[in-house]
Amino acid sequence: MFELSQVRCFVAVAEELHFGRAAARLNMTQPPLSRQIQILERILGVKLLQRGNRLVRLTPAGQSFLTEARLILKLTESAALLARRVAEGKAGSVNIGFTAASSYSYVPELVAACRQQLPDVELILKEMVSGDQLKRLGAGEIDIGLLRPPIPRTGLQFFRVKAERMIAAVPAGHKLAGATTIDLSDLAAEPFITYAPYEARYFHDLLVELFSRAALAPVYVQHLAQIHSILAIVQAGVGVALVPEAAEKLQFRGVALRPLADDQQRAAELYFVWRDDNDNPLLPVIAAIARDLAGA
Amino acid sequence: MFELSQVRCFVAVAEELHFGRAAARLNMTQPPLSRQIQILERILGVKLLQRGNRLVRLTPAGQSFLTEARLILKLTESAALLARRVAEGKAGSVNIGFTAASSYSYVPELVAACRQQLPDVELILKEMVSGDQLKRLGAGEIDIGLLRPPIPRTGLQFFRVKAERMIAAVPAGHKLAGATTIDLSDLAAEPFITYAPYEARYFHDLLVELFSRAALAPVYVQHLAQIHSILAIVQAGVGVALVPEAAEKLQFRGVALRPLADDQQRAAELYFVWRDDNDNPLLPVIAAIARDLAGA
DNA sequence: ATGGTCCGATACCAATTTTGGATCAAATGG
DNA sequence: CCATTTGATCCAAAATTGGTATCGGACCAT
Repeated sequence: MFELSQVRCFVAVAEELHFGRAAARLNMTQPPLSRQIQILERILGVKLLQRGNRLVRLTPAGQSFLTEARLILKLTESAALLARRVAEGKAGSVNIGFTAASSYSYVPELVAACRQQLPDVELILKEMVSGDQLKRLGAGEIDIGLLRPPIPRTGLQFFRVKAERMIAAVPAGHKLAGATTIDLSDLAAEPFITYAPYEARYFHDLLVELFSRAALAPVYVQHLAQIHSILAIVQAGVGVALVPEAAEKLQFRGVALRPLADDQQRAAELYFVWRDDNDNPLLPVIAAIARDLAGA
Repeated sequence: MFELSQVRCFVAVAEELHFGRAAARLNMTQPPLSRQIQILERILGVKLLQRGNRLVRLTPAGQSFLTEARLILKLTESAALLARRVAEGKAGSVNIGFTAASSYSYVPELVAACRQQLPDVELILKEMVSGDQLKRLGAGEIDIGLLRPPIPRTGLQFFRVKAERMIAAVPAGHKLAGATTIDLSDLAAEPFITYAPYEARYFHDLLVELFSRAALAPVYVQHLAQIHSILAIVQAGVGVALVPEAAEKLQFRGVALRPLADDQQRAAELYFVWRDDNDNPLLPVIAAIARDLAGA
């Protein structure tokens, strides 16, 4: 097969229509240029140039090949450029896992910031629960996880990007909706909707801890995994619930969200996690963006 | 800049993820392969492969470059293939000039035959009068002319593809429309529509010769260049005319076309013309098709 | 632990290819 | 008809490429 140097030679000759000038442009002398063209023609099995004694013309095959040759050269350059940009972390793609809850409050800001600062970067977002994210991180199927504790120490790096309180969600017409804050004990007296112990283990455990510390034992009427499902059930008047602050972003009609009165609770945390041996050059760049966002 | 051989090396290694196997696939040994990859990486200024001691992985830049590399290789192959096809006269493009009249009868068949036998060939058709075609042939702006005599001998090759009689065109209701054939003298007695002496010089001269040989002198009521204009005027009842047989293809309503009774006329000829130094490989191929068509 | 094995990198050598100066051959133009 | 232009050819020198032998690190089985 032919080589790119031969393609460059051919393009130069085809553009100059003169071996001498083309050779000068290529910083070489005329004889090797002639030979390279001959070799190219032999490889292709096609005459590309019609050498008249006073003029060089392109044959139709040469004309056709010239078009393709220019394309090939352009493509090689852009391939090299792209590879460099990817290596610098200015282009490429990252797979990001995120929990459903983070899609309300943190993910949109992160995506917006990346879009702005890294316009050529493709973010591939995959919603999944924290446990799956850890598994996929280990398998290298996602580069970044946005997930809830606990995080095993095995080869993972992470930092916290969000810590939010849980706030009470009660039906709009409910008697507790009148106050600006709600006592945890009042809430625990109502029929309580909470998180599924497996799919939403983190929130489930968080609430269990919260109530047991306050020596309360609410009546659980429903287990659900998704915040919007919980809010929908609250809206329907089935009971009350505790949801992360991020739920305010949802603007759920018919549901009043009120902070808790005596707020000693441990915050619900969201972490930015990656494998420390992940060599995606975008990782440090996006981590920096994520950190900035978390600090603000 | 890098070379295609290096790209091929890289693709092989990226696909095998193993230098030894890749080298075998490339019919070479492992050390030079390693070196080529290193050179490629140095040229790009980017690490493409992560060499672990037991496994080779692609870096993100390598992943990106692999995609582009495959594209480049595919493009080079198709470029070579296309050049060969063009040289063989199986692909490419030809500029063809044709007269308005030939577009009724000969051009459609020629185009259809080319489409069928040379599906990848682009025919660029340009309607122009014979004189312009000769000029453009000289300038190399068209490869083929389909035109009327006279043809100068200067560096042109040609053969006849069509010789058609002139037939009478009379309004459908006209008294002459009743007969199956029409005498030239009867026609000459009617108001006569004929060809513009410049734009349609060939037909003009042909008719002048025809009438003068028959010692007739019709009354010309209108000069027109285009056959369909002439037929429209005939249809409107302005007069009668003589048009080439090809006019039958037009299926002009309200116009009766009748052959002449004593048909000693010189036929209207159409020629396939090209510059003998035109090196478009499609030329002999299309000329052969055109000749076949003319013979049939 | 430890020797064996796998795998890519390195060193060095031989063969091929490429390069560029000199020269040639053909054709144009004064 | 000769000077000039232009691509092709020849040849010696230089560079590149590919191969063999070997190294060094990591994993594995014993």
